[in-house]
Amino acid sequence: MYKTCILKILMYICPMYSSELIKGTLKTIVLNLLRDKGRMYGYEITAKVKELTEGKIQITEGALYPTLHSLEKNGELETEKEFIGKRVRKYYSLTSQGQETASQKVNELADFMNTMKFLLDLEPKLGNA
Amino acid sequence: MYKTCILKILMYICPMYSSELIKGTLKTIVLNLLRDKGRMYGYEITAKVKELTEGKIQITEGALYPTLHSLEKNGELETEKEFIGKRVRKYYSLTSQGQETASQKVNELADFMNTMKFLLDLEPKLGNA
DNA sequence: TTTTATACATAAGAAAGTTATGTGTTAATT
DNA sequence: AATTAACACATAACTTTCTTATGTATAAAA
Repeated sequence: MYKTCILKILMYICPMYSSELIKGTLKTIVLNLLRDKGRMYGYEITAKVKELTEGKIQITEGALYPTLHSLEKNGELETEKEFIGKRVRKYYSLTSQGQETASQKVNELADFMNTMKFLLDLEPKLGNA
Repeated sequence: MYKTCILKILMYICPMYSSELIKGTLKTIVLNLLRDKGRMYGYEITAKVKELTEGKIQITEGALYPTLHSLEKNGELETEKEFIGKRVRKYYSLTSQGQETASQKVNELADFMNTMKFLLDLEPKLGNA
């Protein structure tokens, strides 16, 4: 199979961010999307993120599903199953706790990105006066 | 000892970013600082980052030193030892390869942050037209 | 009919941190 | 004078969080 080779070519044409960068932002991305869309199922989340970022951020299923499960276990998300024909879909939505966490996480990330921009000299000044 | 308690109070007064966020940006921070300052030693790097970010980003030594060693091993950094009295300092500076890597990493992070801002609806539009 | 897309799940391994510990010097405090 | 804090390095055990690989199964397309 030429899968490996094809993937390399694709990566050259359509570069993705190195995975370290995505680490730590996954929960925030998921919570924010769910806040925006109301309810989504796992596969839909991966597709939406890929679409919105033009393929630059691709959430793998091995990363997404454990994250969803842990968020649910932690009381941030609740689920309902739906059958499309014989195929199961698991829809996730935010609990009220999840709403709060989503806001917190997004604010923290926004703040962090401002700090990073300042630290990396990407902005002339830290507009703080 | 009241260390734990004091730390909690400090965290409340002066909040730090959750560690997941810092993960993946450490190399970029270090490379960019060294590009800016020419040469620095480890302890100085932690102090400078803390100062520039008003305590919001605090690089631990357990994270920094392994990172410096791996960057050196990888040919991005070179070192010279200096003695201040009887105390050793290890100064790090970028190799020419390190210069290139620094630029790449900073560009990638800047790009990533733009994408994230768009994804999290923090900007009205992705100015792309 | 075989591949691709949809849709879930989990397990082994790697990466990159945290936390804890260790060594030793120098300055400040009590 | 003695102890604590700051300086300055290093490493090792552990945790978290992802990647990669694998597994199951349905539906649509080639």
